[in-house]
Amino acid sequence: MPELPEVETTRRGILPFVEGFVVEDLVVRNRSLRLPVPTTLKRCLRGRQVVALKRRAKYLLFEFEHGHLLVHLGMSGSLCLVEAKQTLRKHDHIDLCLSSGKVLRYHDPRRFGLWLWTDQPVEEHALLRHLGPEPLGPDFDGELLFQKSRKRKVAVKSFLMDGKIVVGIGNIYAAEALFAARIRPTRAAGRVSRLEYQRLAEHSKRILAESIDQGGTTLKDFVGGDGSPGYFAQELAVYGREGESCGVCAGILKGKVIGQRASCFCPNCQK
DNA sequence: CCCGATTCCTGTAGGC
DNA sequence: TGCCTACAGGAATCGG
Repeated sequence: MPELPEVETTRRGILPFVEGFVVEDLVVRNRSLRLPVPTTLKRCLRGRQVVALKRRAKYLLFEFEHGHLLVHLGMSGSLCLVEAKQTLRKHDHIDLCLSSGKVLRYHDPRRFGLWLWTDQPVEEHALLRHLGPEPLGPDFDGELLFQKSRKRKVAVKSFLMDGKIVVGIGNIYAAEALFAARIRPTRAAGRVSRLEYQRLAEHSKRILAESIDQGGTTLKDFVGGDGSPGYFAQELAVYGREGESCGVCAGILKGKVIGQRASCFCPNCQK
């Protein structure tokens, strides 16, 4: 389940074989992603140089002279650099063939991902324009969370996962950040104090940065650009640990559905 | 505007 | 062994 650290891990992994190289071909075996892969995409990309590979939220942005390729991994997508002769697996939907000699292969069993082209300035694209700040950037802090949350009744966990507030924090990292900040995820966002939001923002930044250092979280099948898994899963304190004992107080971690998402917290440590 | 529910999809796990 | 069901989740969309 790629959240920000997994997308950033992917970006860093594939960067050396993507940036500065020319797209020699695009092979789409299955256009049926969350939105259809445009039939015009090959024409947009072939013969063009990837000027830069950036990230915004959970989107990978392949920058070209006259537009951008937007790639979103959805919840089961991954990108891997492979040799051209590498045999295809089930759900290998797209190949981006590059002048580096490598093929960037897109694998996505659940097909919630996106591959789209835009000629607009990329920040103005409909999918990006209403997004909140990057959690690792200077615009994200406790004061922003505090100000945006006043009078809001939604659970603080759902609030933290809302891309209009701050991007890149999904179910795993929201659970972890709330545990580290000792805030119960069920509380109304508008009733969390300024001080608590300062803790939440700081721990969010720390946890995301540490996960990137570890190559992201591999729960089942996430792999970085070189095909290797991430090692942050062993650092997870609460995610997926319902019924186990808390590493801080040894109490039993409680599971609860919040905003249609499985959640887990420590009733003793998180107030 | 705010919020909860629904939707897309497939692999996996658990019950029987 | 196999069939069936529930569940996992990012984010857009819809209805109240």
